[in-house]
Amino acid sequence: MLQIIEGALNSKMNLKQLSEILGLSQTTVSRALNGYPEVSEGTRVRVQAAAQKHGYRPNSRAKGLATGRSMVIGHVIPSSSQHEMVNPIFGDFVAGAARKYAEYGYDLMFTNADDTSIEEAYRSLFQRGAVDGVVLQGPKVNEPRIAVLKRMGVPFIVHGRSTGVDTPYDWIDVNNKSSFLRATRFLIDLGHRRIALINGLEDMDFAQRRRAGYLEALKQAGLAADPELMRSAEMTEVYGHHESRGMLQLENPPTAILASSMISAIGVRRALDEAGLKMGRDVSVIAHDDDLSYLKNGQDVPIFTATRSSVRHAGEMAAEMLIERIKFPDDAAKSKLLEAELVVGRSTGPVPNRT
Amino acid sequence: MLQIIEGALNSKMNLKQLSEILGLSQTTVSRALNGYPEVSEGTRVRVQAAAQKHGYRPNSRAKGLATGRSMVIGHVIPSSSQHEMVNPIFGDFVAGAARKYAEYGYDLMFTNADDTSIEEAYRSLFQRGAVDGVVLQGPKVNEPRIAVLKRMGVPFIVHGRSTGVDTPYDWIDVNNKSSFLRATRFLIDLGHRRIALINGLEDMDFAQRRRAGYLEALKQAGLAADPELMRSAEMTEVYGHHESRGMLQLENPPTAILASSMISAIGVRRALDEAGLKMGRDVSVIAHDDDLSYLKNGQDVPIFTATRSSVRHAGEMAAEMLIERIKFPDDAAKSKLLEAELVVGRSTGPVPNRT
DNA sequence: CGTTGCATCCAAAGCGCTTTGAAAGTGAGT
DNA sequence: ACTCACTTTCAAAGCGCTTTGGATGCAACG
Repeated sequence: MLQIIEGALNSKMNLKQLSEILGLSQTTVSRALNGYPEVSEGTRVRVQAAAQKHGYRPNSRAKGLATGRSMVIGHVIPSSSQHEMVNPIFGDFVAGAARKYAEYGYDLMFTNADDTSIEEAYRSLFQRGAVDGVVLQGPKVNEPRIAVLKRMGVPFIVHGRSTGVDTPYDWIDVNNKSSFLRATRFLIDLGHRRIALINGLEDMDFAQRRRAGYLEALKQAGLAADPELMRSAEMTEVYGHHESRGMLQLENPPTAILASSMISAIGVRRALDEAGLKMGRDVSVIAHDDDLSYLKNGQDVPIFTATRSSVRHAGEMAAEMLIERIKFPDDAAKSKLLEAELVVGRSTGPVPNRT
Repeated sequence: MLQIIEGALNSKMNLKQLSEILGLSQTTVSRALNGYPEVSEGTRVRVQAAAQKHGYRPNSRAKGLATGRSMVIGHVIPSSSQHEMVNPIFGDFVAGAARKYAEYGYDLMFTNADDTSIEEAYRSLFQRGAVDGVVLQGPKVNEPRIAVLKRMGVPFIVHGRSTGVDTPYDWIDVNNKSSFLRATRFLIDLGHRRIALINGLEDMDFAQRRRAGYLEALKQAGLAADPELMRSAEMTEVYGHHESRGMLQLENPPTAILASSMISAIGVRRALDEAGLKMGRDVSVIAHDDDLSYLKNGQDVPIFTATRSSVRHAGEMAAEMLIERIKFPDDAAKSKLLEAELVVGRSTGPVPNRT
């Protein structure tokens, strides 16, 4: 008996077979399962029980063909051909989004595309009817993909924003400018005057905004920005280490460092250790913390003073906004600006007295 | 003119429309595009040009329905409901796999499932016809999902292996046992006798194998294993820190630590720093390095002595093996065992003289 | 000139579902 | 008894593709 049920659960059964077993038409069975009102409660129960028993699952391709919707959302991972870098926030963002997708009955489809073929990847995904909407990640300044997606007419949401693009579009972003403004001001208030910025790649929109916040805070405090103290590259540990190390050897080294990610902050920390400096006492460090699941910023007391904003949460919200957009394609563009939280940890302290 | 072409590129055109434009039947157009021989070279060229010009892309759902294949491969991310942890290797593994999928014309579909519904997730993915094959990640000892997938008849490959499962199945794995055996022996050769193991979760198959390698090396050297020095949990930075810290406070603390991931090794390093110990001099550390793109183990000289094996490469190979399996469902089970490379960095050194 | 064989092309069926338009059944109202 | 208004069910069309089983035309052959 168990055998039979298990066998049934493993077999692929289709509507036709199921309706024959039930002695009903495909129409009725379909309606019963999809909750249409034109079917009596009795038969509905009977149909659902049979579907359950035989492990019937509507073929999603057929369903998609018939309904014109694929119930799939596309993500494109731009795997930079040069550095082969996968953004570490990727996993958590996707996990958040996927959770919401599942909730609303959507699947998530990925495509890997190198820098040169990203547009093509989106186009293919949508025009083949493979997805109902897409997520655009890691927008640059003047991001050209936004216009492309607009023209294609595919519902989409941007994780981040793009300075210079003035057509309206949906986005969700952290307030990078205010985060870094606050972080910088916090350091200034602690007496720091030589504050370094170890930022992400310059053409990334978030990096621009963070720098803007940083510069604004300096300006408000009447401090001049020193180009020597502003670095930018892909946010790896090695890079954080390398730049810090370089700056610590300057004639007039920084007493505080702002890092655009926890990963590069770990590199900063390593450079400090190597230089025999104690983080929080000799040099203060503030990191931006995406609250990644495998890289929590300490347990009770945070390791790093940080501007924190959960990227997983952003993924969830992005998913919801996109699904809303798919449902109402003609609504006005929506956006959501998340404020990062400034958590104070052990990595910051008053500026040391120069001997 | 450009306008027209762009418009065409953005519109969704179907086979029927295209064949009408060409004055050919759908059959011929379809055959021309799919490389069948029953079509003259002249018309083939004409058809391809028209398809190109009008931006025709066959609807993948319709195609799937007709062919019975979806050209999609499924991954399930088990988002542990308790700790909400996303495996950091996830991104790189997927990037590797997705690249190969694209090469062979496959798409990649994700599903998020919590611990309790993973089986259901796989079942749904396959029986709905949404995927042609699936990848099983993070197998535990006696992994029950393997039998489930076998019974369902879905082509699959396991990233890792599962001790205790004796039915044959496809897998690709790093030789965890030999890696950790060599790493441990390396430490023993340096004179270390108190060697700690900071491992992954105990029920994970890879963790068992690593421990086996570690124990074997100790045994070969005639050393007794101390349960106090063997820890296991989810491989976060915080965990690496916490366990190291605990062990360093033991009466007879370890002089060397093996860490199951770079992330936890970073936590180990932090604990050493806090304790005022210098890594490589006071305490040696060896980490397992998945060669993640954002967490390279130094540039020229590795930071950590490590057992290295690229998880991105594993993703690529897994993809190829799975595609092969889909093509030949009845071939005998295949497997691939990758040997990790032992790279010597700055984190190891001879055992210090106890004072 | 009638066949044969081959190269091209096509009409139509079918993949598994949803949905339209209609038919059959049921009970109330006159 | 007969109509009316539902309720419940169904047959068939259609989604966009592939593929089967011809049809057509043409050159070559006897």
